Amino acid sequence: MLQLQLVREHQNEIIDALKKRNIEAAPLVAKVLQLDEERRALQTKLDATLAESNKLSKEIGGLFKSGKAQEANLLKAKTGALKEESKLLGDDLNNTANALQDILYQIPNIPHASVPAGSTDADNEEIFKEGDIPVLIPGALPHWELAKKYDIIDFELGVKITGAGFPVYKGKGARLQRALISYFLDKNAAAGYTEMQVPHLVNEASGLGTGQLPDKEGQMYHVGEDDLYLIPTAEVPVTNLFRGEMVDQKEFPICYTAYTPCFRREAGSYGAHVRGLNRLHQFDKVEIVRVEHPNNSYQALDGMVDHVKDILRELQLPFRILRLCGGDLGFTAALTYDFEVFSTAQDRWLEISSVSNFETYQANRLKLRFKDEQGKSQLAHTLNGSSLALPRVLAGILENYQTADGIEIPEVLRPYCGFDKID
RNA sequence: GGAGGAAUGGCAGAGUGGUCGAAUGCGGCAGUCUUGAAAACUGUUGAGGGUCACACCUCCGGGGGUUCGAAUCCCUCUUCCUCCGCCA
Repeated sequence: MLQLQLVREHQNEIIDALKKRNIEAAPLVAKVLQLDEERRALQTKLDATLAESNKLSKEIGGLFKSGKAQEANLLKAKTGALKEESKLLGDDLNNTANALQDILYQIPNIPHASVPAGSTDADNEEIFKEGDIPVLIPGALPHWELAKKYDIIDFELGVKITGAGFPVYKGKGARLQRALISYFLDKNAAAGYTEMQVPHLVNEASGLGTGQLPDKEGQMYHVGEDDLYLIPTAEVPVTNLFRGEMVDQKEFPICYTAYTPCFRREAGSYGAHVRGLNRLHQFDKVEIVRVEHPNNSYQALDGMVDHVKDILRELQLPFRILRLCGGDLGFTAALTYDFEVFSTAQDRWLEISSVSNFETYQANRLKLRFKDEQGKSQLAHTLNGSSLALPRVLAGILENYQTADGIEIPEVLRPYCGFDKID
């Protein structure tokens, strides 16, 4: 959520910047300013009424003490009217404040200056590319065929147990997946991220804190009976650890990592691009989350990008980094870098990580603050990134490492797997 | 599941109807002392709204109520703690 003060002071810059998202924000911003003005007018009125009533109450107290009960009772009659008035004003104020918040919830984060204009993923800007695209054996297979051939992932079995998008990993497939999780967590820990285990269901306040709610309810599985949501990413529980917190700026940088399964309803997806592991309702992911001083957050973002790069280098997967254009940028992010691995057998790039700086957008909802040098409380910056999402990394490994007599395991994963080939 | 107790500022912890936005301690900040640091001492220090700045208003877990007046009394919800029972 944007800070109200920012909207008040920089409305034109905001409207301009949001054009990069292809959003005509002028009506929303105008509405915000109008409601804000109404709110302040009501607040002033209410404050005056309450001040008057407070003053009378004090007088009454004094009169009772000095035994002038009659005079006191006269004043009492006055306060009744004030009370009624303040009740009405309070209701109006609440309604206006709620309406204002509803509008603010509809305005996405302001894109960073470096975000390119554009409307679809075709407009994303490739800023880095590394790794050789392997030449595959004749008759190379996509991962869903390989999964069947080596009996390591069973999609039909998942359909029986749950439904489409819930695969069952078997034998070496399961082991490879667990190896990846351990490897990612170890890499993150070595880079200074503290490992956390967090709940996989969150309450409504957490969903609001990181921006999944309101509006994107449909993306999350909801457990109606207990009013809880299955997490779509560890970002939600991990970032919400800081909801309502006042952190000491000496604690910066705050770096956490967590492995969780992720649950996404992904309504409306279909077609060849969602085959196999490409798009699932349940998948595993190791996430990194940082809370930073505003002065350092972009440096931190670069550090996170370098960290993910490092992992992909070790896995020896060809990858590229995209700077997302305004149209493809997530609602709450100011700047996002997507990592994509080239899947040779599918002949396409697969998104395997997304690293973002949210600046104060999440922190404003979370009320995540720190005390600056002057002792004033300030909103912190939050960042997160996948490090990494499992299924497409798995797909990339299976497809790029296939040979005539089996799938090689990347060197770095062998100690974790306990085997060096799937055959 | 049963029976009790509790929720106050960054933290700990007083406060049972007006003089309480709230004692005290710790922490933070500024200063004195010191070559520097620590210790000690002095001052300062809750959050949000509002204002050019003041004034002023709101906030003592959430919501509602009683009262001229609520951190304080009542109802309700949530959470935590203790004891008992059950249990991976």
